[in-house]
Amino acid sequence: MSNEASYKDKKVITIGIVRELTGLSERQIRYYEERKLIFPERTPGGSRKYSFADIELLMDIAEKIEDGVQTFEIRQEMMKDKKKAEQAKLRKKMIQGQLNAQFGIRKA
Amino acid sequence: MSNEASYKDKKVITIGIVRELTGLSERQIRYYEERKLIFPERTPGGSRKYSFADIELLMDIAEKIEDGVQTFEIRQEMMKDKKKAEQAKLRKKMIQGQLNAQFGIRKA
DNA sequence: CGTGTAAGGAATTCTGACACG
DNA sequence: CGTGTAAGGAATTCTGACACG
Repeated sequence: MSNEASYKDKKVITIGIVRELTGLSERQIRYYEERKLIFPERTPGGSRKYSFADIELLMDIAEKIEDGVQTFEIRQEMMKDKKKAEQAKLRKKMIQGQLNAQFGIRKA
Repeated sequence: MSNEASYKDKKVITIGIVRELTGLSERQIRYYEERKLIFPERTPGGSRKYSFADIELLMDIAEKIEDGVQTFEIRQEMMKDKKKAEQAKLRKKMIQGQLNAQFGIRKA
């Protein structure tokens, strides 16, 4: 419950491999970053590093762009989704708090 | 049952990242390949590509080397393990065949 | 707006070899 | 045997800019 995403989210893939895996051009991949849709990490030397999750995200982005959606709209959607996910997490945490209050601490 | 290893086994990581993740030198990583302990793929340009599974394997190898085990011994162990895994798979397949023979084809 | 491209430079990776022990 | 290193070259990546539309 804290490790299963260890491979999917680790930023270890350079842009050339991402290009092969997604079929996008490096220009496109960098542009989506410029538009705040994707957030690669960097090596000490400055090379971008992506995760498998980033690759899937890039393919979603590319599909939307093909459908005529503009980058700022995609960003808005993503922020909305992110907010929803955070709220869901919060709700879950509150329910857990209720349970702990009523039935005692089960975690330790 | 055919996709959960999709991230772990995909060869997408360049040697510099592997160096960071394992703490090994590039010299060591390339040497273990020369000794047939590890089998990276290549980009069209010739750069090595490793998987997360390779990284874990490299760390196992490094540990054994520290313990004084020689590369050819490690290779022998690996071949033995590989053979065992294949036999286990075979047994599984034969049992499945027995089941199918007795209770009919359930797969389709 | 989203993408292609040429430009120049820097970081990355490659191989084969010498060294040590 | 396993590893470090300097050498020279090739592949990879980076940024900022011009172009088109």
